Amino acid sequence: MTPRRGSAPAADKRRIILDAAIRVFAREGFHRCRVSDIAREANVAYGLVYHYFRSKDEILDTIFSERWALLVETIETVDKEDLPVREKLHTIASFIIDSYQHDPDLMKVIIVEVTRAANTFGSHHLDEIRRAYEGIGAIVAQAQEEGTFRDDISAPFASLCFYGAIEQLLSAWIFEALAKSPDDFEQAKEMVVETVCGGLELRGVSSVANTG
Amino acid sequence: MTPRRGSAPAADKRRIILDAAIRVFAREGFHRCRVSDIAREANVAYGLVYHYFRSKDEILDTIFSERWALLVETIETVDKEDLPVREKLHTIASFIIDSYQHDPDLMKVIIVEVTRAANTFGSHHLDEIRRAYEGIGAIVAQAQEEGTFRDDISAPFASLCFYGAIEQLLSAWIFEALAKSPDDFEQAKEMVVETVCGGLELRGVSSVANTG
Amino acid sequence: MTPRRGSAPAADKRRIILDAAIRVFAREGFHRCRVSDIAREANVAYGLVYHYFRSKDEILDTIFSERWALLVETIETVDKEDLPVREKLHTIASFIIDSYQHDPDLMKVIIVEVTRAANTFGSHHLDEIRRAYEGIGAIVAQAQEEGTFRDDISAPFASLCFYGAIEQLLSAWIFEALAKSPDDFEQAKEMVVETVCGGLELRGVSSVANTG
Amino acid sequence: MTPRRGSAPAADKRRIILDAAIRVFAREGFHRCRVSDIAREANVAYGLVYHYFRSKDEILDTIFSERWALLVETIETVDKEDLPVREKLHTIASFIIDSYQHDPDLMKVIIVEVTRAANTFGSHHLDEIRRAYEGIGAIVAQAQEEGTFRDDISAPFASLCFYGAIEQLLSAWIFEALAKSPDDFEQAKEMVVETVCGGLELRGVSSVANTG
DNA sequence: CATGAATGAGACTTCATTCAT
DNA sequence: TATGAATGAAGTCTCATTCAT
Repeated sequence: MTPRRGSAPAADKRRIILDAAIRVFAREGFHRCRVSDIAREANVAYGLVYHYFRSKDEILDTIFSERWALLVETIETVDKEDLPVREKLHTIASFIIDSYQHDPDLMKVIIVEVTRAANTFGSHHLDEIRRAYEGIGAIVAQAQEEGTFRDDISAPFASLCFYGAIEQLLSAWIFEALAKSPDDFEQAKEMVVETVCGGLELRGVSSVANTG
Repeated sequence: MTPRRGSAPAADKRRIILDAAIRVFAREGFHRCRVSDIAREANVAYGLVYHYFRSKDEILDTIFSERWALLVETIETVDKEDLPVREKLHTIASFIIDSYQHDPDLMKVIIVEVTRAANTFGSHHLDEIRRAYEGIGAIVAQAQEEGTFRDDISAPFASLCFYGAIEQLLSAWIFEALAKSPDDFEQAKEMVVETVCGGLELRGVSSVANTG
Repeated sequence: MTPRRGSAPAADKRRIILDAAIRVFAREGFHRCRVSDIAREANVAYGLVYHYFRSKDEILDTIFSERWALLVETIETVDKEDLPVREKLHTIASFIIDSYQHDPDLMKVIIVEVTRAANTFGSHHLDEIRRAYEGIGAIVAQAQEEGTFRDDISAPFASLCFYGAIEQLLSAWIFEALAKSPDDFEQAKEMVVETVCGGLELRGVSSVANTG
Repeated sequence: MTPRRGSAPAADKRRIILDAAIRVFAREGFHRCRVSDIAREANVAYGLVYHYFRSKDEILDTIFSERWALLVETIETVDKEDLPVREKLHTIASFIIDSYQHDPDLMKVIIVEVTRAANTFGSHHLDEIRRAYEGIGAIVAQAQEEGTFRDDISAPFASLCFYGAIEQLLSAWIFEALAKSPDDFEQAKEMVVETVCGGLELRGVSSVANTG
């Protein structure tokens, strides 16, 4: 269940290069690093990178698409299941936050270099990114139909808020580069769901419960 | 009250260059554009850019800091006022969204090239960015003390969610490059506040009310 | 008698610029410094430099020619006088070394940026430089005719050695940037003349005398 | 024994670039020439220059250090040998003058762009330059101890005169760009040694002798 | 005389990509 | 597959010089 970037059999040079690229992109940023940095990090010859990938761009594209597909899959799977909406959203938040926990470099690259890079890679992957939003939106819409969620806030908008909150959270972790305990991650999942679903204001009868 | 980037007297070349840079950065992205693009857009000689700015980086730094200071000021001012928390948050959301409405290029640059660029400019402006978060956090914390907001969701976290939701919203607008009506912007403000404060779940008595 | 660069009446901006240029060229080198450095050092407006000089090159040309003319004059004057050859050479060595003592910056610029810059300014002033060599050569030639100097070492060659020894000495001072006492300068004059005239080898009857 | 810059096997591009740089630096001067001039002269692509050298500066540094090390080695070797001081100095003069004879471009670059460039490269190589002076100084000092040389002229000073005379000689050749016959070079060696050791003044008994 | 903003050619350096082995 | 030398386009920054006031 834990999302994890596949660790390759020692001889799969393509995988080795990809993993090295993740580390290098995370450490130095896509624009700052050179292809030779990737080769060195991967301990392969310079030219081999171009044997497996047409260009530097293609490496990042591959890294993103590989992982993002899993997120979309998770969202679409959860959408079909018969679960309370809070649990569905919790599963999605879990997937993203667990991904960060298990491979922060990968998530850093995905968020910083693609998802948030409207001028460059973001626009190349717009359709993929949109699919994730739409999946979340569908979950919200269904909850609205079922009468669980209010319908005066549009589903696409709610989807943006939900995903935006998570991404901002990860973003803060990335920026600050703080080490976090497993508990921090669990709490974060709860809190995102709780904030967006339950809201920050007090209610007459609190539905806030066992979020430990 | 409407936030607007100062339109310069015709002879202030520094301002002209800055405004041209905003357009160029927004259109082509900081990394893709060349300094000569800025000079051409500003109708000035190449060298003049370097007469006023030490480097291409400094131009972006200036653009960001100039505008971000206004946001921080707005947040800190609103923090001191005696208003319901919803109205405070609404003012902040308004400031950001109005900024986008009046000068989408400027906000695009700020968000895409700085705020979300953890590897490059984001980290240079971490302190400034943090000040905004902390200001919002202070507003939330006060509401918690007053008993208006629940206190099982930490103020810093709530701050991230709130700001993250807005930024994601703008981000979507930026990505999709959709024209929006004035009404869309007003609705967006309400919805952000409503989502984060009121939550998506239905309540016995809806508190959606006087946010105009 | 002491050679000294004329200190100008406060209002002679041209002189002020020239003196500032000497300091800047000495400190940073001709190629490394900018015209604006000269203007700042002189406390005058940027453009004024170009009011008095056609180009940066012309400033250095002026500095050099002004001073070098004095050296040539000294050499040619001394050549005509009726003095022992050692005293003539001593006067020349004195002129150069005193020049350095009184205005090291000026001599540094002349030597480093012109006299030794075969690829750039040196070649522009070849005739002036040659005139100095020839003057010294004439003094040597006369001593050869008079039977004071041996004639198996050609006068032009001897001239090179003599001037080369002095320049190398100044060069060492310039490179090492050591502070020297007045005595050091006096000794240096004696030693140059002594080495070139008397030679390093011991003679049956030493003619070396009171060189303290 | 003749000092000669190594002519490379056709495929050693690094050597080819270095040799091309020597020609270009000699012809146009370090500051005037562009890196592209070097590349063109070497018949290699622009970028290859930077494949082998970090910067234009590093090329000159390499050229200098490579050659200067040989001079220092020669001086230090000769210092240890059991020879009359005149022969030692003759060997050193020979090395330098032969170097010029066999590769005038190389020596021009070394002298004009490094050894005499107190403001730029000279200061980067001060230690190397000093080692040469000190080596010569040691030879002089030993002759003083042995009673061959007078000791009222300090060894370091004598060293400066000796090296200065040679450099000035080469400098004149460089400036005037005259073609010289092999005999001229041989004579020059004798004369430098003779001037500095024997002096210009006539002696009762000439010691000019077996320096052939 | 004096000012300093404006100009724009030019140079270094970087680095993605190709290619011969 | 694997290597790393070779290529060359592109971009930033510098700075001497000009010019309008």
